[in-house]
Amino acid sequence: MGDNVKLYNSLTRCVEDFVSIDPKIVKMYTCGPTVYGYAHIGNLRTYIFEDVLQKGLEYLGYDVKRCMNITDVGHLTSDSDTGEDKMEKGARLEGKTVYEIADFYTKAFFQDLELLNIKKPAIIAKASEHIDTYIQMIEKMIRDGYAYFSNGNVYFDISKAHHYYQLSGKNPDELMIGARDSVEEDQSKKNQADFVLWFTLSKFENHIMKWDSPWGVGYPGWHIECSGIASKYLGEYLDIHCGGIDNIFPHHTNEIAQSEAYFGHKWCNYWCHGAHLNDQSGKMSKSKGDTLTLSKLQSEGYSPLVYRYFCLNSHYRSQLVFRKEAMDIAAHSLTKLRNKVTKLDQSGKLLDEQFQFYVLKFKEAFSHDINTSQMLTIVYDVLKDGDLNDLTKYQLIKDFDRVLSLNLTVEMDEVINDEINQEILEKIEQRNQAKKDKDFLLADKIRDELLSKGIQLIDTREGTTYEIMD
RNA sequence: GGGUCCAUAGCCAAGUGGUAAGGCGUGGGACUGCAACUCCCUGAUCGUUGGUUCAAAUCCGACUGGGCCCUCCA
Repeated sequence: MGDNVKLYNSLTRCVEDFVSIDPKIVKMYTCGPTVYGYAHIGNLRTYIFEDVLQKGLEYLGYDVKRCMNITDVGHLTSDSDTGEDKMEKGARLEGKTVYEIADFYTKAFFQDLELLNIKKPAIIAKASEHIDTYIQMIEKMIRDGYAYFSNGNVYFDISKAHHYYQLSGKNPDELMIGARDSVEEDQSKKNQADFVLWFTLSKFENHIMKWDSPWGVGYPGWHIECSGIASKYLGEYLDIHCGGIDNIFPHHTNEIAQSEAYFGHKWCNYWCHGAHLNDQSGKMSKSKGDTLTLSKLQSEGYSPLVYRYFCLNSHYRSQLVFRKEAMDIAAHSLTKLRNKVTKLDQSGKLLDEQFQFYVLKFKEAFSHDINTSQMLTIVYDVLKDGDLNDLTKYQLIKDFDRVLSLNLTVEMDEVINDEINQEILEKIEQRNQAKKDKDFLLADKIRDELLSKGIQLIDTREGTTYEIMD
């Protein structure tokens, strides 16, 4: 590829040169949502980061094969087989079946992705549709001595995994068992940190999602689905595995243990984790309940792409605090940026040399561990460069927007139909007449009226135009 | 208790040892019927404190203040 992409690898805790197994192809697995409720904007921050990673790699010329799971098999509300299943709790609260719930929130999730200009991964797989794969993997792990059956459940024996604590960097002797009050010790385990691969003992009643297995009717453990789906669609080796930072332990730690036990060799080379979005009191979390969703954000007047801009302005490995003030800044900045791009006059010839110069700078910013804020800075640099003509600027920004996906060059007439356009032009004409008549009260009334509909008039020497605001 | 990450102007934020990118805001000016938009000008020695170095925001130590993880979590 020539371009040296540097990525922070959670496995080694270092920024490393990225080298894919196949020089042209990147196999990328990203943990998807558990669909028992709406994604909150913290969840979505991670998907934005993954989207930029995928698109940036594609911008550099890689063919990215990306896979994502949809967790529609419930996880428990608490550990150790107790508590209520999340999916079923959702279903009970809303008076629907678990499948209806899963379906509803999966669609809602896709809707969010679309609004945020996040490209849907080519492969999306539902956890509930790959039970056979998990069973087959678990059988092999039992056969090979990595897993055991005890008291109705199949457990993974972590003493057999050589580098079990590498990713999390934890010291096994100092893990606090039951750091959370709700965690109870499970006496069926050989090692306290062993985790369940297959449950047959459900301690809550009427568990609906169950499947037959060699160990009895039950359901898969919480980590096997990602290993199963990844191996089914991407094969024995992965280049990149992404997710939120909270997944490092135990989810990704356990995925590594299972997958490497199953395959008998190293599984994934690069682990990339997005830091959390916090609110002013700390972490946003689904289980806290006070979740801020994208649609709630929209109802408060912020467009999804403003949120995307807000995220891109900071680094994916830095915690970001969500504040209205910061969102207002993002909204204003994005509007101003689009205004500048819209004003570019597209005549002239493309300056090839300068074009390539900035493309290179943009690639470098991405390659430096996905420095999105630097990538945005380059957009501003392009706009300010007096040696570039407008066409070159426009083409560069359009090119960058393949990665940034902020609709920086979406033309007005692409988003508005002729009829509305005609209506606005008439209003502008009325206002011009009023201005001529020195009837400024009427002129301002027309201007305010349009503004309340999100239409911003722009007076220039050449006449009045307008813009649609977010 | 153990682990880990962070601390840069009013706000967001980059920074890969050599004397602080960018954005927003503020203030001043141009433009305007007044505004908005646009354009020009305008700001910080990098939490505190030791040390390494010719040279540190960048490396090391201590301190202070935060966040997150330690089997629900993106």
